[in-house]
Amino acid sequence: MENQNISDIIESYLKQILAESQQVEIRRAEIADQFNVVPSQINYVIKTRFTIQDGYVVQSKRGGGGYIRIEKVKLLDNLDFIDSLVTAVGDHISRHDGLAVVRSLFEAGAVSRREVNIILAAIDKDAINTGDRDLDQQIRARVLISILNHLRYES
Amino acid sequence: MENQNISDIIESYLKQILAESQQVEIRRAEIADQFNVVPSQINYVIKTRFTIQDGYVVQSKRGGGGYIRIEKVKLLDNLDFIDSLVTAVGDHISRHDGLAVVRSLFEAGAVSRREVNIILAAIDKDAINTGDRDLDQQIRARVLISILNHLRYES
DNA sequence: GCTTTCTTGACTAATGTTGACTAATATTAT
DNA sequence: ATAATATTAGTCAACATTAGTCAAGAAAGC
Repeated sequence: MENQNISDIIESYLKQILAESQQVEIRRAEIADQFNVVPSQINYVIKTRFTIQDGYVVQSKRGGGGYIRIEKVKLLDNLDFIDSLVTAVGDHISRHDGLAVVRSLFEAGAVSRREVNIILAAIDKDAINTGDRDLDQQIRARVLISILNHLRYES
Repeated sequence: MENQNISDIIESYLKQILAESQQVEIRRAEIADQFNVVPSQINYVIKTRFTIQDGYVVQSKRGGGGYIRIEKVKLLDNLDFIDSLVTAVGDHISRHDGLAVVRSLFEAGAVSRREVNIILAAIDKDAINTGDRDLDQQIRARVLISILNHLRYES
C-alpha cells in the first residue's frame, strides 16, 4: 500500500475500471494530466502492465479523436505451451526451425491445417526476403511470435 | 467509445445508409454543410474509409447536378477476387491498407475470424519492424501476397 | 555499488481539419 | 455553335491534434 510509485497507481486506476468493464478507453493526455505525469508515462504503464501475457490487448489511434483502448481478453489454457514456443523461436529463427514450431502447433491441436498453411505462407522465404539473411530470420521470428501471441486468447 | 472526430461520424452516417441500401449518392456540399465541415473533408472521409480494399467503389460527377456515389461491391461475385487483392496490395502496403485487405477477405468469406487474427498478427507493426518504414511496407506486401496466393490454391 | 525499474522530455509518426486553388460539367448568353 | 458563367467535385499543402519511441537520468531494490 505504502510507497506506491505513480505507475502502480495508474495501473490500479485502470484495472479498477477493467474490473467492472470489459475494456477501458482513455485519452492519453487526459490521464497523464489527471495523474500529473508526462504523456509517455502512460505508454510505459501500458507496456509494462497490460501485456498479452497479462491478458490485455491494447489498441490506439492518433490524431483528432485519438484514444488508447485496453481490452481484457480471455486467455486460453495453452499458455505454457505458447510460452515454450515463443522461447524456442527467440529473436531469430530459420525457415526450417520455423516449420518445426508450426508443426508443433498443429500436432498440439492449437491450429488447423488451413491455419498451418497460412502461417507457413507468412514465414515463407519468398515472403520474407530482404536479401539480408540475418534480418530475414529476425523478421521471421517476430512474425511467428506475433502469431503465437494471438493464439493465447480467443477473440 | 465515443467517436470524437467528425470524420468517423460522417463515415458512420454513410455506412448506416449503406447497411440498408446497395449504394448512397450525396451532394458533397450538402453533407459538408450538414456536418459543418469544409467540403474537402468529405473527400478525406471517402479516401480513407471507402476504398476498394474496404469493398466500396466511388463514382462522382462535377458541375450542375453533380454527385458522389458510393457503392458497396459484392466481392464474392468477383471470380478474380484474390487477384484484385494482390493487385491492391502491390509491392508495398501500409498497416492501415493491409487491415482493409484482410477485412475484405473476411467479409468475402475467404477466411475465418481466427484466420483473420493470424494474418493480422503476421503483418502487425510489432512483427514487421526493421526500423526502415519503406522496407517494412515491402515485407508486409510480400507476406500478404504470399498468404493470398496460398488461399488461392486452397479454395 | 550494481542492477532494475521508473520518470521525463525531446523528437517522431499517424490521423484529422481547413482552405486556397484547380478541374470538370452544366447552363446561359451571344 | 461558341463563349462566358455558374455550379459542382478534386487536389494538395499547411496546420492541428492526437499517440509512440527512445534514451538519459533518477530512484528503488538488492
